[in-house]
Amino acid sequence: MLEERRLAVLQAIVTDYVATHEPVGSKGLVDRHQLGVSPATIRNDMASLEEEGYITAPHTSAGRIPTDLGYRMFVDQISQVKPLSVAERKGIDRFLSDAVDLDDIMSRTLRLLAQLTKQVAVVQYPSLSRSHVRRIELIPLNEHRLMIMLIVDSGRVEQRIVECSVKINEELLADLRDRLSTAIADQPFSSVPQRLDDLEAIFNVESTFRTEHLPLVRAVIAAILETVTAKLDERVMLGGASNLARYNEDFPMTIQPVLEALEEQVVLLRLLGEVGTETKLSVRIGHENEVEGLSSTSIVSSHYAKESTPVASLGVIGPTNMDYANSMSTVQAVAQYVSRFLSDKLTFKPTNLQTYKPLDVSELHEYYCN
Amino acid sequence: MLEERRLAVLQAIVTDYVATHEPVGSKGLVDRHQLGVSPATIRNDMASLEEEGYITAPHTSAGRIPTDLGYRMFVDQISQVKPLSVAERKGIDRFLSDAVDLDDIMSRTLRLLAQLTKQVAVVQYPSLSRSHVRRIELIPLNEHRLMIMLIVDSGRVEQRIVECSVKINEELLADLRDRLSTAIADQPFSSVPQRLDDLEAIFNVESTFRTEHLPLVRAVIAAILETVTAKLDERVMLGGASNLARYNEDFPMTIQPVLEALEEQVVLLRLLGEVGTETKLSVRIGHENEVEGLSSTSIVSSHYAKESTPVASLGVIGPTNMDYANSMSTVQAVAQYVSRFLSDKLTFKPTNLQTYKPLDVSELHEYYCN
DNA sequence: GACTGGCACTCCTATTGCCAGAGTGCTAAC
DNA sequence: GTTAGCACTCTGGCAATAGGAGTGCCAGTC
Repeated sequence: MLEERRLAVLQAIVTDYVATHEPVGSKGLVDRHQLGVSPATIRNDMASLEEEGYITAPHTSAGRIPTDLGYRMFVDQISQVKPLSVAERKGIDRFLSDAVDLDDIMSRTLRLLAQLTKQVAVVQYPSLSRSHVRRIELIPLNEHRLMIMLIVDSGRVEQRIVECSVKINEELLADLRDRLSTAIADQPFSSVPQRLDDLEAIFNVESTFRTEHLPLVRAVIAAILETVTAKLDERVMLGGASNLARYNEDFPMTIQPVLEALEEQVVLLRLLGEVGTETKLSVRIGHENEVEGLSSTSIVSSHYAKESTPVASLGVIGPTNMDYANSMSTVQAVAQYVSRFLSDKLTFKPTNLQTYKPLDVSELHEYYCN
Repeated sequence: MLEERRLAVLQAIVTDYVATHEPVGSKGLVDRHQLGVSPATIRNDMASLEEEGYITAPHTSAGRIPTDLGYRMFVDQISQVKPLSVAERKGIDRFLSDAVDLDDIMSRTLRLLAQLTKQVAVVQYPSLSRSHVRRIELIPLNEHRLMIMLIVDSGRVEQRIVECSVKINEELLADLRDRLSTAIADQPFSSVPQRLDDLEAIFNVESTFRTEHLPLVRAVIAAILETVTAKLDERVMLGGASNLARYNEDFPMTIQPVLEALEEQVVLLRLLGEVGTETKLSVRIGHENEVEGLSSTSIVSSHYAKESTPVASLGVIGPTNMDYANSMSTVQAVAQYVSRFLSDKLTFKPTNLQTYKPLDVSELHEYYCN
């Protein structure tokens, strides 16, 4: 009874504050909400709530505003996210399904999130570490330079340019490509380093390649390894930064540190990455994210998946006094649609392609000579 | 004599205002600069300058600030850009030369510009319309879906997913790929639509492909066409937005429209694109760029080239009272280094690969008939 | 004719003092 | 446990004031 009303008061305070961005007092509360008690009673409740750390008063005679803890309580309470309207879902679906490739869907998702929530949107590309290589191409650029392309089942395409002193030989490349493909295609990324190591060892033992070609072979393997591991090439996109400016009034003069923090890809990745793998929707409020400069912002994020395996995250970032209900349901819905799109339209099934079957060099020769 | 000093006064005003961001008065001017005359004389000069529209007074008894016209005069005066120090050039060179692919160099350039000028940086990817296709790959994803990859000599890689009702046949794809390559590889992008049209016509007349495969062939050609023309797939990157926030004081409360305008890729492209092709370094000041919302910003931009052919632009955007001298020399230097990098390291020379030897259309006929 | 010093004038900015309003905490009563 | 009343506190806005910075103009000088 008592507990219950105090909770209602907290919810009312959060709701009002999010709507008006001004401290809310006892009188206004009973006016706008059907609480069935007088302002004085509310004042008592507010005193308790303040003592417990859920709300705070900016100064003696202003109303109260929620603390991070208050928002947390509020968010936990609405964890059963209200679904979007049919029209909204339809709009999302239509907008996303026009995408023609991974870049396209990522940028569309970004714009969608920013527009629907009126906040800053963040979208992470499907993580390499949870993907499989589907295809390797080695493309000669000129005599001493070639481009490696890794095509990943999530739709990502990683390129990298390699230089080597040895003169590049087209047949050699084709051969090498096929051997690499055989070794790592359709394998999880995590196992790629080991497999490449093994492959190189085999080359050494069996003298697969002529000695003068070895530097080239090694350079290629090293470059792939670097792309796969050292670089840990996670990509993040940021959009809707202009939405931050609207909240000028709330952050007192401090958009800059926020923008700065957001421009640090590493920081963003950490924020998105910190989501536990089990729970899909995550909300971190104010000081809950320890990143300096983002202590007055909240982050609503969610994994998205490809065929039920989570591959990366997306979300929105806004002031702590944002509309959590709306942000949460939007992020969740968008994540669902992105997941569906990835699974339905961007599948790179390991079809039994002849090219992946190991060829011997003689066949290759014919292939490229007619 | 008279003219000369007035010019010196204008330069002094611009310099001081850029440094302090506060209206500058006659007394301060003679204090800080060796003008050799008294404040009263300066006042007369300032009155003339104001009459001619180079400076203006925010209110009766503040100092003067330059108008857009004043900045223009100032900029034209320093058109012989002062070179960067050796250390600076060295730093740029080292930072850029570590790049491993086009994406990498673009993002490094972006960060470099933002850091060196402390402004918002904009970098445009090499334009497709001034490039050549170097290679085409058709990669089957599953039975009814394939990915087209266009590898362009500027280092860009364009992907696109195509669906078709016909079951995808690996041999067919290889054949189609070779025919497409022959037709459009190493040709300027502008000629690609015509060549694809011709190719399709030949296919139709000569029944190169079996009837049931035609939908697939047509879909692929249409998709390439779309990528090349309709989409006009220009890409722009924006960075260093936090630098805008520092100028809070100057833009009275109006960072938002600027941010919004900058998020419109179309707008950015128009701004960068408007640079005449002859002159390398371009400065547009305040109202000179007609984009709504950017009327109190200036844009310093430059082409960058690949093997002496300009392929795209890069630049910085800041408040009209920015440090023009520094921005101009930095933009120019960075553009030079990017050009050099593109020409030296990202060359996709048309190596004499048998499969990709360019043919002209008349030859095509013979070629496909044996 | 170009430059200078002086003076009156204008307008902004910062400071101060004041008042009304909003909101609270406390106490006594229901 | 709830309510009404009351004294108290703090902010935000408004007006009035003083100070300062800078200008324009005029008369005088080289």
